[in-house]
Amino acid sequence: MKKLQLADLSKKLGFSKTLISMVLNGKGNHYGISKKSQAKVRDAIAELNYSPNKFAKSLRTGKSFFIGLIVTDIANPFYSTIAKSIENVLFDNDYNLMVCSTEESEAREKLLVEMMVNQQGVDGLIIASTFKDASFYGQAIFTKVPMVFIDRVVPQLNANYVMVDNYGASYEVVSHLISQGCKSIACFAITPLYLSTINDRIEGYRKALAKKGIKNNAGLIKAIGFESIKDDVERCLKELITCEMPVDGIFALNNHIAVAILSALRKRAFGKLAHIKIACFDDVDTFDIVDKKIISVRQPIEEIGQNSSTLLLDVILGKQKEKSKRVLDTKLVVR
Amino acid sequence: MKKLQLADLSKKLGFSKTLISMVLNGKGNHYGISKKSQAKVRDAIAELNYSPNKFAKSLRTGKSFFIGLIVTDIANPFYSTIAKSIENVLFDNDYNLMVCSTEESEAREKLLVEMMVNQQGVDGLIIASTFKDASFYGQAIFTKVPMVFIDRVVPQLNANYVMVDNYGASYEVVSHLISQGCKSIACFAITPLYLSTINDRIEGYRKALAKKGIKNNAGLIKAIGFESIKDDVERCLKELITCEMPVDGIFALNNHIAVAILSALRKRAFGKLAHIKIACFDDVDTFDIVDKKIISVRQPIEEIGQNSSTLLLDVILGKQKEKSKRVLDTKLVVR
DNA sequence: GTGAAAGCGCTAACAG
DNA sequence: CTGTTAGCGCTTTCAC
Repeated sequence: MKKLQLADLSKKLGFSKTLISMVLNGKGNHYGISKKSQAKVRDAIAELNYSPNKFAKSLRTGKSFFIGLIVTDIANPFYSTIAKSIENVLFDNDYNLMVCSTEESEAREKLLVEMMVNQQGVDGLIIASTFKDASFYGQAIFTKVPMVFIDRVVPQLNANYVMVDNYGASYEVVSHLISQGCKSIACFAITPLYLSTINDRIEGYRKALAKKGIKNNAGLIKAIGFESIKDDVERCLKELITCEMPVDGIFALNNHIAVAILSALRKRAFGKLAHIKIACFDDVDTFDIVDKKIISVRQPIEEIGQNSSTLLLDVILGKQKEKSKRVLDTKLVVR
Repeated sequence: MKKLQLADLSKKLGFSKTLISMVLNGKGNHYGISKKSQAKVRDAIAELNYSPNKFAKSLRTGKSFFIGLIVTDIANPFYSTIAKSIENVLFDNDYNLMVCSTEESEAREKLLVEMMVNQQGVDGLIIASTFKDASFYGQAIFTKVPMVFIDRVVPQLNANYVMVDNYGASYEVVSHLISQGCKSIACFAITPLYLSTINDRIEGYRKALAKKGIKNNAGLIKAIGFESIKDDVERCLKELITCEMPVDGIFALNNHIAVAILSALRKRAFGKLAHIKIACFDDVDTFDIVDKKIISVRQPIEEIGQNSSTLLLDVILGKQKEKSKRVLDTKLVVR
């Protein structure tokens, strides 16, 4: 069974390919094709279940109806949930989604972006970038295809952004810890530390401490490796135990770190830390079923997906000309 | 900056488009093109950073180098982890991934498959199908494009499969519950109940009870709605409390259900069930940080992704002619 | 060893 | 209102 194509339809219906193509693309009225002819064409298409060859169409129009999504790790629930809500928006608009993970590597991100733009010809790109500066996105590639950056800011890059106020939310949650009586709060940050999200969260943490006159002990900020979360968390917890100043609170800069802390605290070795208070940037279901009362910052994940994809489509359709920066609200979750 | 194309290269190098195309596609030796010319072409390509237009190429060859992945819900960690491992395999083989979620709807699955095959022209498809029979996949569409089914069997459909032994693993984990002293075990199944995975898990549960001579009380098998897990779990737990026969174990047929149970058990209303034993099909990190010692079945998620994608590529490349059914090993996790 | 030329199936000027 | 026609950029047969 060979695939039906325009020429076949043309023969069968006695209309030219042009006419059929016009109707197909919803331009029937625009070109003033009679209602009768339009109906005839539409019926035939429905009956014969015809669908145009996408390659030919893309070759001709230069549009692929594909959107690329590039994130650190699609297996991370934060990103996969964003992916899902993007997918839903795109589906309704007849676009498709192509997803790739960078594993927090600038080199791989570069490869992926170039692949998607130069080879796959995506019509637009949504990116949670790992880049520490604008060296790459400042180049020609940036102008070839509409892009929306999510979650993280690429320093110096004037672009479309959809994100949350990492600084403000951190300030709020750490202030809450302090109001709960914490006098000495550690901060467990995920690497790479240069990410705007991490930077801002650390700044919020610092500011909250300073505001309350708590001496900002730089030694309490710990770097947790992206690839070695569990080990690093345990090592840092040990350091906290042996350090002179007793710590009574920890601010985990993402969900993986908080989970690793909870896991470690179950070991006898960390008994001393049993009553420590824990706050976390990101909120996950797990926090609802553990005894520890985690204080968390909930990001509007669905909205990030929706906003970024509708914004991108607007840019593609030319509805949105200037660069847009949307900052969405977070929610403090106290248990 | 217009995109570089074959004709430009041809002019610059003084070679015909034919020759360049041949070298590009690794057929230089096959066509007996001199080493010198080949080197020249390759150097130019690298230097000018040329990459062929994918639409034109696909139009000409009929291949898209896209693989479609269709799952119930890409936000479910089980599927997103599979997606990631598939993505890695495909990346190494210069294929790309297109992901869609069906939301457990047969209609949407049909739509997605047809869209991917007829409109997007994917070269292959990996599917965790929601279909309860072979009515759809038995049709013409099935022969158009290579497909590999994962996780679930489509009844009556002779196809490529990569999955685990749901029956055996359930039998094992329920037997373990019994050996731990459970005398009356409930089973919380996720809908739709007709899914092969669910069916097989229930069968394994039944068989384990029967083998140990435990009377199989059909009333202990509860259906939990895919869309209303939390509510349904609470309702069913209440039923268990008020039922005459005291229940001392629950077998949750997926991770979401187990988490919902853990969540409910934290409420005072369910105090009576505090010492109930819980087993779960699927293993998640959360189980490591809750007090309850969950017994679980761990599926080889990465392997499912790897096996399905390599199998699919083999089918596409013609290396694998007969239908293949791979059953991977699960692991009983006792805490 | 290399090149000319014929399409792949579609869209959109342009012409009537 | 409808049809003719010229490509989009690539691959591949065939000819030299």
